[in-house]
Amino acid sequence: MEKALTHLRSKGYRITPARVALLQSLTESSTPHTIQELADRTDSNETSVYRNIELFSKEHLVEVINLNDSLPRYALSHQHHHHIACTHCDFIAHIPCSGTFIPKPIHTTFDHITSHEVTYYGICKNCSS
Amino acid sequence: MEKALTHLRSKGYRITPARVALLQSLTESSTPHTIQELADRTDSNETSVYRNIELFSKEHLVEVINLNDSLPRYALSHQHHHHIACTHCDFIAHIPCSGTFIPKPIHTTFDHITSHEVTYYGICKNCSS
DNA sequence: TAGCTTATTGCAAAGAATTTGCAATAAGCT
DNA sequence: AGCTTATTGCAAATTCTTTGCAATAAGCTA
Repeated sequence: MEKALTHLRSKGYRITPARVALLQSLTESSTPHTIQELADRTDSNETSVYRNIELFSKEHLVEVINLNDSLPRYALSHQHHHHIACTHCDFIAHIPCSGTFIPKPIHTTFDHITSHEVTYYGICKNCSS
Repeated sequence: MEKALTHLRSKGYRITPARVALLQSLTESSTPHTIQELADRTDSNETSVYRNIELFSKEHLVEVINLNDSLPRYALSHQHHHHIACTHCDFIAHIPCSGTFIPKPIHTTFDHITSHEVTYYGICKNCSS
């Protein structure tokens, strides 16, 4: 949080209540949220959330999570990881990336591979009980 | 293609020119397409494409490919596989899933894992030259 | 601290993608 | 050939996101 603010400041962006609230909300919640949810939680304008999330994203402060059949959700950027998402509720958990288990595929049509994403879908214990 | 038609017929869905054209278009193209592209290629109503893609998807005849910063794209369902997508152009290739390399993560909050997706991003040889 | 500059906000409106309603059409029966 | 009802095409509604612009306020400087 402080680190993020410092980063923003150092880049010349202003520290506004809306931005602080958004970072706070992202920090506090264990699950990624949609734009609407973030606007509700921070009690601020939806447009503003769009703009600040875009900024944070550009600055690599948040990651965008695009799952099937759902709006984009946003979470604070942490170290690279994968996701496991429940198909019954909104629960999304992080999974460490065991780099060695996922070989970079050698495909004749690609030179460089710059990133990868892995997502598992399943039923969380909460929903299956 | 014939198999898909038979499947649809067996489920009581009607075989219309729009559906045949859509399946044909999906069969012929090497790269997944957006709704708009499919509507153009099949010279049919966009709404109709939405509806038929939804149907095909429900019937597991097509897969939906959701990449970052792009509209959903659709392709015929094949055997389970992963994707590698070029971040400079629309090129998307298939990668076989080497099941053994991707261990089902044991996460305390999930009982069942029903599916997974892996996407690599990179620059295709075409774009890097 | 007061004043200045300019990034940021909030609102309204525009735009893009998708969904819905409904009358006209045409598949696939008999 | 005729009937039933799924499917189509069009227009309109909805949903999500972006843009324009005037009002506000963050962070300088004196």
